[in-house]
Amino acid sequence: MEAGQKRNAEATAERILYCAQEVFHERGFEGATTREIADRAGVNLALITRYFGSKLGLFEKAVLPYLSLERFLDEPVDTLGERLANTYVHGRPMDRFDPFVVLLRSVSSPEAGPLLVEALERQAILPLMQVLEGEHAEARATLIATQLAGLIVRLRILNRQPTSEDEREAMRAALSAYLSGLVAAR
Amino acid sequence: MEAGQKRNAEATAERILYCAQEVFHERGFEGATTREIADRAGVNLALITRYFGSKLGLFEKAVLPYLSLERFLDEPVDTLGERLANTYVHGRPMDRFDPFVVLLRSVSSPEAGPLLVEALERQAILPLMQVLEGEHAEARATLIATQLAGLIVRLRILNRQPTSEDEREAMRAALSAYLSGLVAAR
DNA sequence: GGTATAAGTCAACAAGCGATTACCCAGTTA
DNA sequence: TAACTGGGTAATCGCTTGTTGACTTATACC
Repeated sequence: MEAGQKRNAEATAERILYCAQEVFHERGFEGATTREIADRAGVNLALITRYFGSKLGLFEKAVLPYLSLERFLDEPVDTLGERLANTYVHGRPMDRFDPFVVLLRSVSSPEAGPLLVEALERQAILPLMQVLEGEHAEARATLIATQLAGLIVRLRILNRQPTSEDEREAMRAALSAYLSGLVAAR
Repeated sequence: MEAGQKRNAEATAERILYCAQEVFHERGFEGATTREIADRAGVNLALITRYFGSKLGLFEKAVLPYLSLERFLDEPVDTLGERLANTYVHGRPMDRFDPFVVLLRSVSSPEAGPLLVEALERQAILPLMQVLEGEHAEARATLIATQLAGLIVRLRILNRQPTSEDEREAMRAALSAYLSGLVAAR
């Protein structure tokens, strides 16, 4: 605890959550250590257990609620493909905390994996399916989600960016056409 | 060492490699333990260090050489899209050892990650780019690779299969059209 | 101002990890 | 048969991890 700081359990828990998001983002569930989270939050290690029960409990509060496509699905569906393409190819990466990066970095953990799968399905895939009208909504939603997942792996986790703006724009255009086609198909 | 077994360093190293592939496939680089590999191979723990120097050395021999798309790229390119779609949507999963599953499960490891990125680029992405003639080969290769990566995550790692054969076939058809379009584009 | 209680600290635990060391033994060679 | 050598083993080291329980300190209330 820093000198001059008033004691405030709520603010402390908030700081732990905030830093946990960063560390989980950088290292995934297994790679993250409670010590690093506590250090970064300037907080005693034991407070994590006290406030969140366990590392997994902290993970649930810090990551699971954000696995959603909400911000894409509440605008008109006919521009969905373009918006997704723009965001994931052009858009600034969410450097501090991208819940989908955490997902892909934690998916093989025996503890966190099942929780992630369940949350992803309920908060992202099903809502996406529901806005896709017409036939084979499941297949189309799956292709949209998997194309985006693969792009996140390459652009954000492997950190392999296109070698030129020309290539990047070609990628964005092809992706936008593909996703829009999947969104519009009946 | 099992009774009645002749001593044979080469065969022992081979058995370690074989079991290492399984364990790395199931748990990724960090999740795998040298003890489990040794146990499964029926071999003393110390032999891993002796034969491969370290866990990372074992990983290099067991996984890196197989990160290639060779078997897809040496047949005529005009059927590439269809073959990739068939393999990854319909095809039997490679249950025992799929190097791309290992890749996606190990990519965030500070030790194994960089090796994987380098090997993937050299053995899979670049060769793929080279068979794609015409403009924007890099962008097209990236989209092909990332769509496949995402599908592997969903079908093989999250193990979420389509709910019906109808959906699966729709997925395969849409994917085949997409990939073939990316392969053929000039 | 004294005190109850919430907030925060400290030191340690048990378990699991990769790696190492000193040792044993089977099979070949002399 | 005696010595050598390469293959295999057992025990353990040093370290990191998540978690715990007993302890201290600050703050709000009477």
